[in-house]
Amino acid sequence: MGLRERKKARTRLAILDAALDLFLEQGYDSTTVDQIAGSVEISPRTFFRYFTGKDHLVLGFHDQGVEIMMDTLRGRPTDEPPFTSLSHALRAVTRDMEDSTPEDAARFLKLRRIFDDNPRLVGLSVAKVAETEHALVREIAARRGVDPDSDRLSRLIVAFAMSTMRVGFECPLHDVADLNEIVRRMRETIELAEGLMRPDLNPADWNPTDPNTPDSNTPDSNTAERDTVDRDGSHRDA
Amino acid sequence: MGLRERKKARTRLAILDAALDLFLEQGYDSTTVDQIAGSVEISPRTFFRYFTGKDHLVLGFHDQGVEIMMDTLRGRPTDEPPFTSLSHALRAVTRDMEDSTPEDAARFLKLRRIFDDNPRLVGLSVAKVAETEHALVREIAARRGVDPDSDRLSRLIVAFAMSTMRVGFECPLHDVADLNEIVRRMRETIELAEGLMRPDLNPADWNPTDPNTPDSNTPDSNTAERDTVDRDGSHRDA
DNA sequence: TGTAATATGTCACCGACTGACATAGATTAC
DNA sequence: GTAATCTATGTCAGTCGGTGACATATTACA
Repeated sequence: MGLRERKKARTRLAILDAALDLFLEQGYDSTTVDQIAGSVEISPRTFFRYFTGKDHLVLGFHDQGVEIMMDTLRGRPTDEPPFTSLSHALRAVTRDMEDSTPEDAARFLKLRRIFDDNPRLVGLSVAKVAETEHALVREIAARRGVDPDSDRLSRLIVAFAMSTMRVGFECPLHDVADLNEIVRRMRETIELAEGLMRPDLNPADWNPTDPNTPDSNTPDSNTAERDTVDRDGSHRDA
Repeated sequence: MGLRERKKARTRLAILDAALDLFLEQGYDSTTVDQIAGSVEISPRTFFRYFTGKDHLVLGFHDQGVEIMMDTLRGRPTDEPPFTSLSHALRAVTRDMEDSTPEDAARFLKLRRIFDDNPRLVGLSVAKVAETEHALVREIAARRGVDPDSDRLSRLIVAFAMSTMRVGFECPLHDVADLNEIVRRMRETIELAEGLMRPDLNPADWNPTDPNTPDSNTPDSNTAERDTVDRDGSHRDA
């Protein structure tokens, strides 16, 4: 990696850290791009060459998450119920959080506190999620052998999974400075979501136009499999 | 209603209609507030006294929807499973759409086409949903007798319900100019979502810390009840 | 060292949005 | 009907986020 690349990476992080600190000190809305640029001795114009906008500073983490989910998804067996695959993908994200460097962990905690102070950011966050969701829908639809554009079941399942992640993230904490607690909460939320879904239902062979079909599903050994899945939080599958 | 009120209502609708038409003609982003204001002979400053911003024009419908959902929710029996209550609330919104005046129906169809052309608006829409969601969470949590802030199950269920609505709204149509088809799609999506959830599970008596509890639930007569619920789309309960 | 690639800064600009103030119109009291 | 009041609107100036264009400084490579 050349000098150029390294310097770029360094200033990028400098901007990010300066911004997060400013957001914590004086709030997201009250902090201007000029301030951020000024505090890292950078022209405001340059700021926009590193980040597409102020939101990018605070929403950038999400791209990484989706990437991890996509990788995990591709590694899961095709005959697995879609929501189970997505649960694994979500857990992979939490594992990545655990394995992050101390610097990234600190950034994440700051981010979390910033989100707490600015509910509007949660909205922005889900907006970004909704726009990125399509990649996941395509993947899920492909596994189920259906058309990603017209199939609503795939969209629903993905939307549920992403909602789960959001609820897990924004849920109130006792100690906001503990990354492990955040991770634990997220995993609990994922389990909660799994508990809400029909465990015996593989939507691949469910025909919504005929309401009787799902009832014929047998609550077979899937339950046992789900239990083992629930407990292997430390297992890597990506 | 005095002359003042009437005039205000009239200009408000004039602004809205002019804006929707402009959005359709030249796109949402390419349309400026000055243009909208100009086309209704209004000062740009006045525009912002009627609408909080450009998004308000396109996201305003949502407030009405949440209001209907809240009213419906309050009319549902307390012992009903939360997602069932929310399904009814969602259906109430679709019924309201059906019963809307021809003018409102036309506006809604325009809106739908605008959303199709500008995927970013879908993001903005869910952002607004996420910010409004809290009222619904509080209602659901109150019915379940739990703390709205700490209880994740209530949040999850509400998030799922709102996701359902979004998926139903944005799903591709054969005829974008037919409000009935949109309504039909939404109801199908609601049914789909209901099929994804455990029908026999009332989360009120499910303890997530003990994974064995939900398995002990019996798939009893609830299933039958759900079927009748699925078909009374034309029944008013608000 | 010289040259091409690229990162940065400067400047001018647009569009969304807001506060302050003046004015024109509608409402009410008398 | 007129005066006094309330409020809706317009004007103006200004802030902030964001972008294109162009010049310049820095790095990479031969």
